[in-house]
Amino acid sequence: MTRKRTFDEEVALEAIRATFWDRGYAATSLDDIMQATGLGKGSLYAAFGNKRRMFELALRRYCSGLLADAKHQLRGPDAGAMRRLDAYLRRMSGIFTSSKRGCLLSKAVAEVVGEDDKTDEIVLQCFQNFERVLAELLTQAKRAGETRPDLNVRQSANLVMAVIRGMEGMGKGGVGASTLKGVIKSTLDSIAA
Amino acid sequence: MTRKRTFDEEVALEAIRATFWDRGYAATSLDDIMQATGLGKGSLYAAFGNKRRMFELALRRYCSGLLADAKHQLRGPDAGAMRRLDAYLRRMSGIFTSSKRGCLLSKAVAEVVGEDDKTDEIVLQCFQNFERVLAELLTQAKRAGETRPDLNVRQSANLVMAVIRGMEGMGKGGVGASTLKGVIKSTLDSIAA
DNA sequence: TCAATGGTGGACCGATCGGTCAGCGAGGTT
DNA sequence: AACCTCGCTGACCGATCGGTCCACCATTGA
Repeated sequence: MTRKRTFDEEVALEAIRATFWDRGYAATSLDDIMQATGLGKGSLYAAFGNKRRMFELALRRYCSGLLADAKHQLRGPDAGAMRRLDAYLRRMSGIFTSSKRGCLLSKAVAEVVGEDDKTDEIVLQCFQNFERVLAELLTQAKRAGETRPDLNVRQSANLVMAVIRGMEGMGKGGVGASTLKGVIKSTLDSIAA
Repeated sequence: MTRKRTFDEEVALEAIRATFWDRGYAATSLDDIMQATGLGKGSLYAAFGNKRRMFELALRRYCSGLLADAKHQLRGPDAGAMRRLDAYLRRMSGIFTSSKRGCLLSKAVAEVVGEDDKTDEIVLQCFQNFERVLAELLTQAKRAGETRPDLNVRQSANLVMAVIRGMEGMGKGGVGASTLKGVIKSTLDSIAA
């Protein structure tokens, strides 16, 4: 009776995410998205609504990936929690200083937060979920005796989050990798035993 | 022989800065700037070139102001350096959580860095100058015995800078003022004696 | 095999973008 | 006072924007 969709929504959404990630919200045109997905406007609008909604879906997808990566790299036994955090921060620092695309979450904060309620909520939830993952990790580290015994876990989790976001901006702004290494060292020193 | 300019470039530039600060680069149209300055396009282009250059001038002005403010609030005698840093961070945190306009520097990093060499340079120099101011302050604090005696001044200065930038993103993203207070406390605790 | 259905691609739309330019008129020079 | 110079304004330009819509056709059930 009816023709089925001939493209994979997931694949298309992945391409949309990559495009917004490269250029940000305003600088991405629908023609860019058409080219990246290989779809016509009709298909895009039928599947995803409008540009705002495409960005919302792309951002949601990006945040999920960011969080999944963090969990994958940070989860493990209590012992070695600080080492995992160190490795994670170094990896993020490397991404921030080598790639020029920055972080889609940052672009969302800078460009569309305050303009769209849905986006605002995605961003806030991402921050909250990230804080939770970091707090879990620090709880493990504290339990393993790898941190100062009087560590305030939530406070430090938020410090780490601020440092990650700060490194992103500094890295994109041209600050070197060695400087960011110092930032990581300062941060970890303030947490470790 | 010739007609003189009837508007004050400084006043106009101030209005341009405020407009870009409110809406970012892409979302600011020349009509917005015309309305904010009360000038026609011809005057704007004769005085400031094109939109890119207007943004460049506005960003340069913004960074100068940011730095001047920091110097004004942070400079003083050795004793009390840590208290000045604390007050400064609290004030910034208050701005980040109460205002919705965020920071023009952040918007520049997110939107135009990597697209325009001039802007890239302004951003990087701003970071470097900021690091210098913070390093001077921490040197004072160390001399006054208000910090850990083994403090690595440059490393900590960069940590503070990362934290400031991180707080901006978190605040704009909806994270509350009390959370940022905790971030400040963690940061200062890692520096103080 | 053949309508009926609905996904698809892209022509098309009005709005708006950044940028140009010509005519006007204010003001300095002689 | 007459003239010349040049800053100012806003109409205008082509390009491009996000979004709509329709002709086309692959697919399906009968």
